[in-house]
Amino acid sequence: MPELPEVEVTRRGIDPLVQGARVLDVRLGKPLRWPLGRDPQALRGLRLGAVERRGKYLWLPLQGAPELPSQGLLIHLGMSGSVRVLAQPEPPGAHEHFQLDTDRGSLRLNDPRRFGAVVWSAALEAQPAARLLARLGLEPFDPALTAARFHAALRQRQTSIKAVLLGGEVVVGAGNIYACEALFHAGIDPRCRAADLGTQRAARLLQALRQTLAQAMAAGGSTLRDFRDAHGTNGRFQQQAAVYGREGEPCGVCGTRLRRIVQAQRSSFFCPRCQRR
DNA sequence: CGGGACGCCTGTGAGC
DNA sequence: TGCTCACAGGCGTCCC
Repeated sequence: MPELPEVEVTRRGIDPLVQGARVLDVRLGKPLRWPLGRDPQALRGLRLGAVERRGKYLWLPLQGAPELPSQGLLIHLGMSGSVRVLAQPEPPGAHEHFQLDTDRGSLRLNDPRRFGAVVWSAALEAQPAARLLARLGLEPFDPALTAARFHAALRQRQTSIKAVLLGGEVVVGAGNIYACEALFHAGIDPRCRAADLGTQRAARLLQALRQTLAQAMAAGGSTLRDFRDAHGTNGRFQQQAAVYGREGEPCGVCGTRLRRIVQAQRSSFFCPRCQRR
């Protein structure tokens, strides 16, 4: 579920309440994808810093332990995770598997499928966080990601452009929804080999990706089922999706019936007329 | 090494 | 109505 826009919407939502808060208690529910990696009680008394994001990961710095000045929690929302800030105490639901109680309110992770994770790390650059982040590509809005650099990276890849976008080793942030949408807006068939894209089409794809992600963030992300922002509100981007989940519907540009194919066990939605190989 | 399939886990909706 | 099955936003690991 949560792709970069949803994670960034979450980051912005929780940051004002989290930043500067002191941890009073940590509560764990059912196991997530990976263990926390530390006695949760050891986090008591530490102070939370400004929330950061890397790809689809959130990083909550924890300050106050002199021997570990840069430690923190790396959070991934998996397929069905969302993080909420609780203004008032609420009884935990069935899928709430991590809760951080602070002097300014509680932070709670809801994740029915439990593909998400909360991992303690000595630093963002230290294990175990570094290992999880090691293969990530550039941030989509990083100015260092020029059209030329993007094109050069694509030329190295022999697989489909859709798989490259999903892989996140060239550029992070796109999951299935936004990869489909960006390819539609760039007029590129998802089956097109990444290495075959020319300079112009690569530049157009990068621009389409940025625009798609920016519009999704402005709409509060996409809520297909589970995603909620820090205050429990649904995203609205799914209503403006041009192709995702619209198999059989007419293309909004040319009227051709939109198609769905499967690539790497994932659905790809596209317009067979507007998107060329 | 790159590329692709698998599996983690639960919920939902379609079809019978 | 109730059951079974396919499928769902991610990604680390394994195998070829």
